[in-house]
Amino acid sequence: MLESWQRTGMCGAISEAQVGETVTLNGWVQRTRNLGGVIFVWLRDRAGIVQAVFNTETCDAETFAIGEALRGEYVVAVQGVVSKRAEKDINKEMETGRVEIIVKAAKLLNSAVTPPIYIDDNAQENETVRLKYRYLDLRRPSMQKTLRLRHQVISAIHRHMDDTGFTEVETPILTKSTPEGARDFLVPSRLHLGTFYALPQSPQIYKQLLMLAGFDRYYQVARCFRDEDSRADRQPEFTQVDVEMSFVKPQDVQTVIEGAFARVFKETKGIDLQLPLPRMTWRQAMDNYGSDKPDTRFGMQLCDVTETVRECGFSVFEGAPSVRGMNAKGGAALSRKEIDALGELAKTYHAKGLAWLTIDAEGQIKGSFIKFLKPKAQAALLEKMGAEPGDALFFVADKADTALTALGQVRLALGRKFNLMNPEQYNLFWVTEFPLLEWDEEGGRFLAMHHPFTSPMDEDDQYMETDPGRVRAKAYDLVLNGIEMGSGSIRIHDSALQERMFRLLGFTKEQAWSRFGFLLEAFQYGTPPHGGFAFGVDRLVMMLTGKESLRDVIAFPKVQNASCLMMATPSRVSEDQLEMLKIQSLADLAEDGQ
RNA sequence: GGCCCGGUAGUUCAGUUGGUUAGAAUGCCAGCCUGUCACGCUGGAGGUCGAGGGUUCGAGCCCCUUCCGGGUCGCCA
Repeated sequence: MLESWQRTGMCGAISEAQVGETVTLNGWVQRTRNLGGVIFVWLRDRAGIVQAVFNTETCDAETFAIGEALRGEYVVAVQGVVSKRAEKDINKEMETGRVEIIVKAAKLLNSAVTPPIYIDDNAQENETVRLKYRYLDLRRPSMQKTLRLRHQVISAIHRHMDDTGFTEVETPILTKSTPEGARDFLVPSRLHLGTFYALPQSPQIYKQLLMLAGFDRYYQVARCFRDEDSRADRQPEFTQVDVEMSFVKPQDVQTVIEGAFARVFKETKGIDLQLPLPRMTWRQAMDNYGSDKPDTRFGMQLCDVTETVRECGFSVFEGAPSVRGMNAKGGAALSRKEIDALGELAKTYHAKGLAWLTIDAEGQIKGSFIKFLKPKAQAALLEKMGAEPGDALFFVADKADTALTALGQVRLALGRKFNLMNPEQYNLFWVTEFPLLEWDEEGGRFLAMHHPFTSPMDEDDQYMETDPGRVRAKAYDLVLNGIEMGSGSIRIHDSALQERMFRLLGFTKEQAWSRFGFLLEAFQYGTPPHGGFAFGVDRLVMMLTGKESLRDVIAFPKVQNASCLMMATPSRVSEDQLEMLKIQSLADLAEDGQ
């Protein structure tokens, strides 16, 4: 069909150097301006936009008629001469604005119905409409650019892993349901009625088996699935770079991952990351920032004032297990309404309240609990927190973790309010020495913070039985500007240690074998010490492009309730399909009165 | 599952205390126009006010239910 209309170059790449050349271009009509005897047509392809001119004086009537009939998003081929625009006609906003194509001939390759959205980065369509017509939305230059960048990120990772001796191995999508963790997506088996495959939440088990199998250095750009509620930064299916290595300590894994990130940042942003990346222990992160994934682009660190307020006169503080404070520099400018809103925010993170003090420019102090506070305690508090006129001090009294988390969220809210996060700055660093276990109030037992195969730190082995909550793990997260990019750990390869771990988690040997038997059996056959890491590609691209939602960096994303607006998935299937799988249809269930 | 915000023309939105025929911009269609670049001018078409129920003489507006989209807590080893 194209024949002689095959393009000779890209619309967006036409340059002044080509003036005088005859070119053929293929593309979509971005916009037309018909002035009567002359028609300006913006022609768009993935490289950009160039102006084509249909003029009764420079083309025949038949060609001009084609120009007259063009509408938005029509697909067209034009043949013409690249021509320099007159000085007064130059469009400085346009990459190709110094030239235009004087059309000699044109061919309509396809027409289009009026699109529901205008293909332009400045268009402000509702995301629902954009997602329903995603194939049109993807024509927008910013989407093209984002998916191109995504490709470059993955390409850089592949090359880094290849250069450092890793082998990519594909693992099954149809796999086994895991007893712990997020909800699985299930796939019914036709050949084994009543049984189900599960889509992988991660290739965790497989990659450990690959270490057992002697691959030594494995990685995979793996699709993962979790049947949980979505968020701006959480999709039910996502892509992660999954890595596992044998005979390594945490630093060895971190070095490989850092190298991949450095390559990505260099190639996509021209940024040189300083390696090795900084490290911060989990305890430091929690105590100073109230988060295990702190945004360190601004200060306002938290401090422990539990002892300072021990006998301060304010009974809420005196009776609390822990009191944490934060000095919001310049926060005295906050209105009472804004302070109350911060209090509400703190409450959503289970703080009972947010106590505050402000010090105005004259040094006068106001606050929610000032009337209870003994003068001596007030002075001690101000000194401890380095308070100066113009500052606001915030406090949460509660269990340490609750107080820290709530205050950490208040810190982030203030950081946003005062524009303290520089979007051009990338603070990438490791958070290390995570606790091995976390106490589950509801279940009244310890749960593995990472997963049950995570190795404790050697120096904490002694507390495994006596003080399990104190045991730190060889687990590490990579954090970028307050977002968790990924996490990893050194795994347990010693069966005696693994049994102690299961005991801590409250599993009998029988329970452990019934849940993880497959892996435990395999581990008997000479398991090398091993560890690994996994990080989210979607989140990384989101950070690199400054987008606020994963939906903006995934070609065909799902919305909050895990449906796809474009394909209208999930969807009903035919009764025949259900019958084949012996799955009762909803209609049958209704008949049965359920 | 809880809480918060939203849903009016193809699109982005306005719509007063509940009051006659629901508006604007843009897009779309037609006509005019030879240097536009958000072209301009003239005219036109375009609405299940998300859906259902209720209150009322009267509902886009008030009440109830429900659906859809977003944010968030829970959840996400």
